[in-house]
Amino acid sequence: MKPDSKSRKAALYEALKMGVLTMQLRPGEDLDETALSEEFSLSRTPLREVFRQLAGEGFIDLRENRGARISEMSHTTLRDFFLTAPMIYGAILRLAAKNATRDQIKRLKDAQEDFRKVLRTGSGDDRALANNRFHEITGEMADNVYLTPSFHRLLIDHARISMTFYRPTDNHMAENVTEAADQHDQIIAAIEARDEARAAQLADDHWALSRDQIELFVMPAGLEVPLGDFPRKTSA
Amino acid sequence: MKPDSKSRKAALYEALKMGVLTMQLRPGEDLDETALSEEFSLSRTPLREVFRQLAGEGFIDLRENRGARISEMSHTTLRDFFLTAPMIYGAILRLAAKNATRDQIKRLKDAQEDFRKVLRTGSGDDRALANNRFHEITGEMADNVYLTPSFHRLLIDHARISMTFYRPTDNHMAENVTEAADQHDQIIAAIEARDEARAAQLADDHWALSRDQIELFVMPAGLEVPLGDFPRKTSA
DNA sequence: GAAATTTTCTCTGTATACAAATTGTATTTT
DNA sequence: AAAATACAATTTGTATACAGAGAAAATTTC
Repeated sequence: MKPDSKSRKAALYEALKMGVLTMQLRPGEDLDETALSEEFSLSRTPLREVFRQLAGEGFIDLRENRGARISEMSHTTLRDFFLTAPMIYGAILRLAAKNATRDQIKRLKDAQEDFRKVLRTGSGDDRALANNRFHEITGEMADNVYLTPSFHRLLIDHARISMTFYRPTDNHMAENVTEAADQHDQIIAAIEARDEARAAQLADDHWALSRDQIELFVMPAGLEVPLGDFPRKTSA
Repeated sequence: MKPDSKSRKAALYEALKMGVLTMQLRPGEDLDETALSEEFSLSRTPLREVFRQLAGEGFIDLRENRGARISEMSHTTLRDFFLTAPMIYGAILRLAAKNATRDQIKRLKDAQEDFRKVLRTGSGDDRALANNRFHEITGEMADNVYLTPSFHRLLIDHARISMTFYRPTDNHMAENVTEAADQHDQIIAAIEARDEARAAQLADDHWALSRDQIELFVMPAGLEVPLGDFPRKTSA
């Protein structure tokens, strides 16, 4: 245990990051400088530096003279996300297959093992975080400064979207998650085989699955309407 | 003239940004907190906040206990840049054609007018900055939080690469710049016509031109190979 | 004289105190 | 009573002072 300022600052950084990814800190929520500085035994100076960094990485928004807020999820978020993610993630996995080092592949396998373990034993938060770590490593493998910032921004909302649209009670969804884990294995295999085209293809598949999961949420169960038409709203 | 702290902070931010883009601040160069805080009449507290923000945007690198440096341009920069830029910029222009507002189109035209003016009268720095502003606006038009961070990172190095590989004395290069300005006009036209496919195509063309310019620099003058074929690399 | 260790100095990181701005509340005015 | 204004309280932004880490210089040791 090292309660020195360096680790306290790092702890704050990590805690906020985790809080955002798991939606424990909700989009739009205000951050109280004083409260946080007391909680982490830090003065406001280093705290504000952490805020600025998190803002640069897309976790929070900073408004002049008006404090910090968790990054918003607007009504365009989902659309923009699924419009952009396949392209970026395809490129990331392509480059990962090209550039991954032995050590990185080992760490990716470890992350995947951890992900599978968490699927059985862990909470929803743990699942989202383990999945996030897996993808973080693929981003590291790609090793391209121009793709990394957008990829990180995507991973933030990927975690948050998953947290929003996942119901562990739903059978279909549980199956989807198992399939996602299988896809992770295939991704590892493609990277290890340096098969760029396959890696890019798997990126597409992975997002398609994610989209399916959300559609399950938006259109649940079907309700088994007995006879005749079930009237639908014509104006939203 | 408002020498209040708010504008001083903004001035520091702008000055550093411009310095990086024009290469007046060289990659790898150290930044002296004390010197800068005196120059801009700011204490180190807000100055360090600006540092962290600039680091988040990719202008500078922050090293623990070791001060700030201008972002490096490594030997992989050029390769990574031309690998990534066409994809990102293609997507940006596609979305720009889709989403641009009347007002944004007007501002893009103004920026282009300014760019052409600067081509005639301005310095190399002015040229790079005017070009940067033009592209910044296209990024704004695209209005996609997931693409923007990478696009901005690309624009930083685009400016720096241009500053590095441009020689105003070289006739071919001067022609290339004129052609770039023509392409800007075509980009505006495509956006205004909402022609997404054409906009994406123009993005490719724009980078192809940029690549040509650099090849002119790396392989100067052509050497007038007298007979037979000039061998070109087969694997790239 | 060269290497290693200690000491000094410079620069980075943090805390506290203060100034400015924003928000909420109370009072006044119509 | 509703609107507007003035005032108070909370919160954000900045400056300065101090503590700690790294780098450089000087001394010691072999």
